[in-house]
Amino acid sequence: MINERLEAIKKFYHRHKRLPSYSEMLQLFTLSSKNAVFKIVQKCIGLGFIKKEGNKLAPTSKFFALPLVGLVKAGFPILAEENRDYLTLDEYLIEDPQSSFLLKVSGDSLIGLGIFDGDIVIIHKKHQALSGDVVLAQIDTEWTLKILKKDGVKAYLESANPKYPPFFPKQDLQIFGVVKAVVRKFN
Amino acid sequence: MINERLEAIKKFYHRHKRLPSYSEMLQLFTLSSKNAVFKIVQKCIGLGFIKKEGNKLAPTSKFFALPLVGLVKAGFPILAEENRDYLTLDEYLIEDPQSSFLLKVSGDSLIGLGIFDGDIVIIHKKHQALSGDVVLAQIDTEWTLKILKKDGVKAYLESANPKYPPFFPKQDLQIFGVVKAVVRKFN
DNA sequence: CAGTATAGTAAACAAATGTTCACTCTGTCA
DNA sequence: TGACAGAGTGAACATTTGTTTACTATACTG
Repeated sequence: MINERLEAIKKFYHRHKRLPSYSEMLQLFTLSSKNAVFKIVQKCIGLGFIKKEGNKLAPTSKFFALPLVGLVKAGFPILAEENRDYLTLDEYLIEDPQSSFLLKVSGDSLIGLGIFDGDIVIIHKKHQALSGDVVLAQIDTEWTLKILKKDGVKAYLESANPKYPPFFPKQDLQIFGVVKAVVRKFN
Repeated sequence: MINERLEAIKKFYHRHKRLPSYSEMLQLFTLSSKNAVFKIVQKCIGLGFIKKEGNKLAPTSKFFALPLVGLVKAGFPILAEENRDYLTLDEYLIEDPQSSFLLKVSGDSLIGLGIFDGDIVIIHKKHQALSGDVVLAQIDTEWTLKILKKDGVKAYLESANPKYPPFFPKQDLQIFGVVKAVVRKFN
């Protein structure tokens, strides 16, 4: 009962990007008393899907998040419902939304890292990086996505594909960002 | 000017999971007239970051989304600001949130597909799948994540790693979901 | 220099918000 | 049979919402 109501609220949220007001919930649930809605909301708060600041409603992260389960070791039983973790991909993958952007990968130079042609990588804008980081860089005016290597003072770029040799900058190697995550959709 | 205000609203949103009300924006911007806020909101609507239904505010997808850029072909110039696309990872990756969950991968049996140990896959709950789909299945009571193959009527599971042989079910092969996407965080 | 946007203040407004109280109608369980 | 909790109605409430109007100060522009 309460679950169907929650589903309805979630659907509303995904359509409107905001929680419904009490009077909108009246219609959602086809009820006719705001007090009924009030009690339902209290229940959702009790379940941890919604929170209240003053008297403004907001979803919690449990509200959007998907359950995260796991297979134990060699891989048999599924984790119990109890120890479930919840995860929002945006929050999980993008730590600093203000200075991040997405980049569609082309080419097979990073297949060794499991970054394929067509994948999307999340790039954090910054001009420094560590040896071993996957970076978006400009090497002698060419933009590329490669592994940064620092050999003492000299820095160069390496692929994760034996097909390609390392790239040593003739003049300039400028770093624009570091790859924080990859994402790939199937089909 | 307006951009700083937008950033402030975004920060508020990420903290509270909702847009601030006009009086909250008064404090956010340290203004003292609601009309000033009103005009700022109108501007944000004009820019396409916020929308209004009746007189309730809601963010648009442009509001959360990160810019998606791309490297052309062999990989030199970055796409111009103009033809920017915006993407929310949750929306992009999870088509049916109601019947999806996340699974943490263990093992190296799918490295050929770029799915590594520790990656997170998005699984869509369903009991049918096509040959070639990566599925979460129960084969003779063992849970596993493999590639489904259909050889005429017979179905079996295959790895994406030459180390492992195909698995033919002795009795039972039951499908619980299909992998729709993979996600990997670096570091 | 005059003219005109732009950014802000201040006050007043109807409409909508979430909350509360008292009450009814089930169905369940002892 | 009676008690009781759960789910809903209906009305009243103070607050807060977003909007509007009129007016001021600043800064840019031709």
